[in-house]
Amino acid sequence: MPMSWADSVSAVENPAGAPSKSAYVPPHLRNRPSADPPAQASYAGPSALGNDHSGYGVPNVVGSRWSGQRNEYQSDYAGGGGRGGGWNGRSGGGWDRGRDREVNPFTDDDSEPVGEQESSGINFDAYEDIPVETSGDNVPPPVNTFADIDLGQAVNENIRRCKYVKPTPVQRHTIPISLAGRDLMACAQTGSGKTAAFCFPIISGIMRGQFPRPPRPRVAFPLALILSPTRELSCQIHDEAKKFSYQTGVKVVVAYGGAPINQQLRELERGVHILVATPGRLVDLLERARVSLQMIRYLALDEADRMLDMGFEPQIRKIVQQMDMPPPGVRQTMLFSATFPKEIQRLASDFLSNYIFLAVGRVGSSTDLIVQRVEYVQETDKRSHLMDLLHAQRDNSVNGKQALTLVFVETKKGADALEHWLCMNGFPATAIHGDRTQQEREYALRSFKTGNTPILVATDVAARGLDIPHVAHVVNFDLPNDIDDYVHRIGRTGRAGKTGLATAFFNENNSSLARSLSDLMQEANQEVPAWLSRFAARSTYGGKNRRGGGRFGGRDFRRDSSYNRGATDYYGGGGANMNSGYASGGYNTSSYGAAAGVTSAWD
DNA sequence: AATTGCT
Repeated sequence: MPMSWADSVSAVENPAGAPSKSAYVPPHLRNRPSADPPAQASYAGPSALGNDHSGYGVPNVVGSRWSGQRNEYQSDYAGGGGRGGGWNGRSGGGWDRGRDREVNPFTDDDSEPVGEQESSGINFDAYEDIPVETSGDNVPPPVNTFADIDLGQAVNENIRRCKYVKPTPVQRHTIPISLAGRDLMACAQTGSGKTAAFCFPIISGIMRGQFPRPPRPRVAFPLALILSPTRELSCQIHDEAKKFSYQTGVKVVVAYGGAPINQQLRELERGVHILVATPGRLVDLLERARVSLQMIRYLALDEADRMLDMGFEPQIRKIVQQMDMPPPGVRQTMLFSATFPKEIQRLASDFLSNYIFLAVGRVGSSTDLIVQRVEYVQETDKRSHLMDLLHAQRDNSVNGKQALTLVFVETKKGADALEHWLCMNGFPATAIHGDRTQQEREYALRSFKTGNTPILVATDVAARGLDIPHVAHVVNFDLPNDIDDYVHRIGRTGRAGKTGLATAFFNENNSSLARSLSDLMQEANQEVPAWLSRFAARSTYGGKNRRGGGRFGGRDFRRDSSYNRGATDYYGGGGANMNSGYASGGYNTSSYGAAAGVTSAWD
C-alpha cells in the first residue's frame, strides 16, 4: 500500500477512514470530479482524501454538511469527528491526541479600532462591472460562487468564518485557473483578495494530493512556497493562510529575518506544508540545509514585480533556479502584483510554463475611491505644509480617535528625522523603516493600526501589500521615483470601501515623475493642476509607459507586437487565444465601494 | 541614490 507523507501522520489518528454512510448531496455538488474531504480531513491532514480511493470521483461520499434547503452547514454534524459542539467549540476530543493543539485564528481577530465591520448590504452586483482580461491557452472559465469551486468542507467552513460571502473578481478567475494546475501571472490591485485567491487552491491541492514522505528527518520539505518582499507582508500572508487552513491539517510556517531563527527552525521541524518567507531568511535556511525545496509543487510570488526587480532578482533566481526546486511545468507557479512592467514580465516568463495572464480592474483603489492631490511644495516648506495637513486631519476624527495618516518619505534617515520633528511638535507619530529592529517595526505598525499613534512615517517598506484598515490619508512627503511605487503607496488608503485621500508634495526634484503622475491622475479622473501639466509637457519622457494601465493596471506583454512578431496589436480584439471575461466595457467606478467593505482580510 | 531582503 502506498504510504503518503500525511498517511504517516494520520494513520494513527484516523483509524476510521472515510465515512461509510453516503449522504445527501445537494444538486450543485453532484457529479463533481472531487469533493469535500471526509470529516477526518480536518484532523488527518493533507491527503486524507487521497487515501480514500473510493471517495475520489464518487459523488456519494461528498461530505454531508449541507443541510437540505438551508444553504448552511450543520453545526452538529459529527461525521466521525470529536467536535460535537460545532465548529466554534473545540471539544478537544480523541482526535486531538498526539496532535499539537491548533490555535483558533478566528478568536484573536484584531478588534476594530474605529467603525465596525459590516457584511451586509453589499452590492455584489458591482463585481460584474469590474473589467477582467485574460489571455493564454484554454483559460478555464471563472466561477461565480465558492460553492461552484468546492474547495472541500474544511476550507468552506473557513471561508464562512472569514465572512467571505462571494468570491472577489480575482478569486473568481484565479481559483479555477489554479485548480486546473495552470501557471499564472495576475495583475490585481492589493485589496482585491489576492492572498485568498492563491491560498485556497494551494490548501485544497495539498489536502487532496498524495505526496511522498519527506526523505530526511530534521529537514523541512514544504510543498508550497509563498515569497514576499517584506517581513511584515510575509507575517500578514501567514496570518491569513492560517485562517484559511484552520483544521485542514495543512501546516503553515513563516520564516523571515530580524527574528530569532531558532523558533522558526523548531516550527519547521514540526512539519510544514506551506512555507511563507522573505528571500533572505529562506536563502539562509536553504544554505543551512534546514529547508529543501525539492518537494515544492506550488510557488507563489506576491508583489512579484518587486521580487524580480534589481534588488531582489539574484536572490529569487537562486531560490527558484539554483537550489533544488522542481522546474516550471513540474511545479505550479503563480505571480501576483498590482503592477507588472513589461521588462519584469519578460524576466518572469523564465519562471513560468504556458501561463495564463490575468488582469483585474483596479478595485477600491487608486482610480475611484482615492482622491489624489498634488501640491507644489519646496523642500524647505514640506514640514510646515505637513503640519497644516495634520491639523486639518486632527479635526477629522471618528469615535474620538484621530484618523490615520501614513506619511511616506524616501530615506530611512528622513523617516527618523521627520518622526522626531513631529513628536517634538506634539504630534503622535511613530516610524517604520529597515534600520529599525524587527521589534520596533512591529510595535510601530501595531501602534499605528490601533490608533495609539495615528501618524506613521514610513519608507517604502510599508508601501506594498500591507493591509492597514482605516488609513484616511496617505501623504507622499517625498515622491518616489517610480510611478508604480506611487500606485502601491496610495493603495494603502481607500481600502475596505472607505474613501481615501492621497496628497503628494511635488517640486523640481520630482520632474522625472511629472509625466507619468499626470497621466495616471488623468486616467483616474483626478484634477491635474495646470502647473503639473506644464512640468509634464516640459520633461523629456523618461517615465514608464502606462498604456493599458488605466483600466487594468497591466497588460500581457506577449500581446506586444515587438514580442509577438507579425501579430498586429490585437488588444481587445478577441483573438483566438484571448478571452475577455467582462460583459460591460464600462469600468464601474461608483458602486464598488460598498462591495469592498466585506472585511479587511482581502489581501 | 534609495528602498527592501540571512547573522
